[in-house]
Amino acid sequence: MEQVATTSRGRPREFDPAQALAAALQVFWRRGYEGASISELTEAMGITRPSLYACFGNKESLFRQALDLYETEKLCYVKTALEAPTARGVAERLLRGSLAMQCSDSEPQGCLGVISTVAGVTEADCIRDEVLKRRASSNAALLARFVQAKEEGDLPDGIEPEAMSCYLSTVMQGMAVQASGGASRETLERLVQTTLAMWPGR
Amino acid sequence: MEQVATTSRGRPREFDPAQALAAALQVFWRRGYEGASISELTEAMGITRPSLYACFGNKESLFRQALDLYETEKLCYVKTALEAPTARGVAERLLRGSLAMQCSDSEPQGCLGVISTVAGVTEADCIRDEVLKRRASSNAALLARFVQAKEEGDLPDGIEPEAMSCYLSTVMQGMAVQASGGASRETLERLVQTTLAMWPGR
DNA sequence: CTCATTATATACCGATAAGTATGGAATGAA
DNA sequence: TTCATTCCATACTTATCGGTATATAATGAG
Repeated sequence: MEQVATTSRGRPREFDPAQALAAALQVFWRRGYEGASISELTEAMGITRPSLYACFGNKESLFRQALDLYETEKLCYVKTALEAPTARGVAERLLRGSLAMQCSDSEPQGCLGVISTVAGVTEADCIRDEVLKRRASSNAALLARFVQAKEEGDLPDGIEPEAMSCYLSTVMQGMAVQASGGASRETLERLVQTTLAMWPGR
Repeated sequence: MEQVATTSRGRPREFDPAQALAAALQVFWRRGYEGASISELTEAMGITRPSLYACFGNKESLFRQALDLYETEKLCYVKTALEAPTARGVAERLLRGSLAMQCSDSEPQGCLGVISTVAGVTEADCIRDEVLKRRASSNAALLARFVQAKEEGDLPDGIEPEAMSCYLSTVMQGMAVQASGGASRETLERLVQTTLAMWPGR
């Protein structure tokens, strides 16, 4: 059993799933989960409706796969940011990373995660929960890094790692709101500078 | 001409428009503009569909009226915040005001404005533009206040009023994202404290 | 009373949503 | 070649969307 797709029988598919998924991500990124209709998705992906369902399951499954792609391709800067030598360095890399991503000319503005959790929740509670779960895991990683930073003396007395990780997440989420509202790159760059100028410790 | 509703002819309406509008606001606040369906609105408002259209025009017009109510009832703390004697005082009142509003047990979490602009934009571009316009006007007022604060020496050298007003708006929008994601009151209170602890100048 | 006026109640409209049934086309296996 | 298998194309389903037509009920004016 469990033939691992070594040989492909039957008619071969005429599109590249990875490419189609990338196109779907763009649509979800611009419209959010509920705002993206199957028709808009299939058009952007260049495939027909039954092909989408055959290859990706359903809309929710497609969204989760797009979310995976988003994390691995667009949020990869988070991982390297956590490797910075100091808390300030982590903050700087995170802020500049999200700035670069959200201001790309070739891609939608704003953050897919923010869009997906803030937007109206009708039948898509599970989508929201999924995104919140991933966000929590990311926050946990940031917190762990700041706990270490505290031990290493990066954060001054009276400044707790929990507070700083939550604060930094909040600023980045606010940046995403600004970006999806059409804020210019210059505005967001100044915002990053302002945040870093007030950052306590090293 | 222009009979100012002194005498009401015809069958009197059986509901209170102000009360119905307040109920509609709650729905928009929870669901966003597109997420709120007419059926959900009418049910919450306790009126029928034709009554809604007769009294409030259409969905978009109803939303604008809900937005007016939101600004006058829920965002009134902004006006008094700008009257604080120092820039720090303004920031503190704004942060504590939005904290109080977004953590009310009896009302939805998050900010209606943030929800309405971030959420997927399909046919509702004009709604988004409307909210962005109001936000811009609010930002302009905050900027003007910080320009004055700069002249009065509240902001240290190298810290510009444009940067601080944009920064503060961003933190508050991030707070709204946190709140709509289910952050606890304690979390947001700590966030306010952290922000104020790092605030430059007086 | 009669009648114009305004509100409510029910049922409906066309459009669009997500998802699927069905038939034909293209492949590998036999 | 024959056939099971897989994919694509068209058309369809049911449900819901925002908005409305129509009939009836309740008021003030005369």
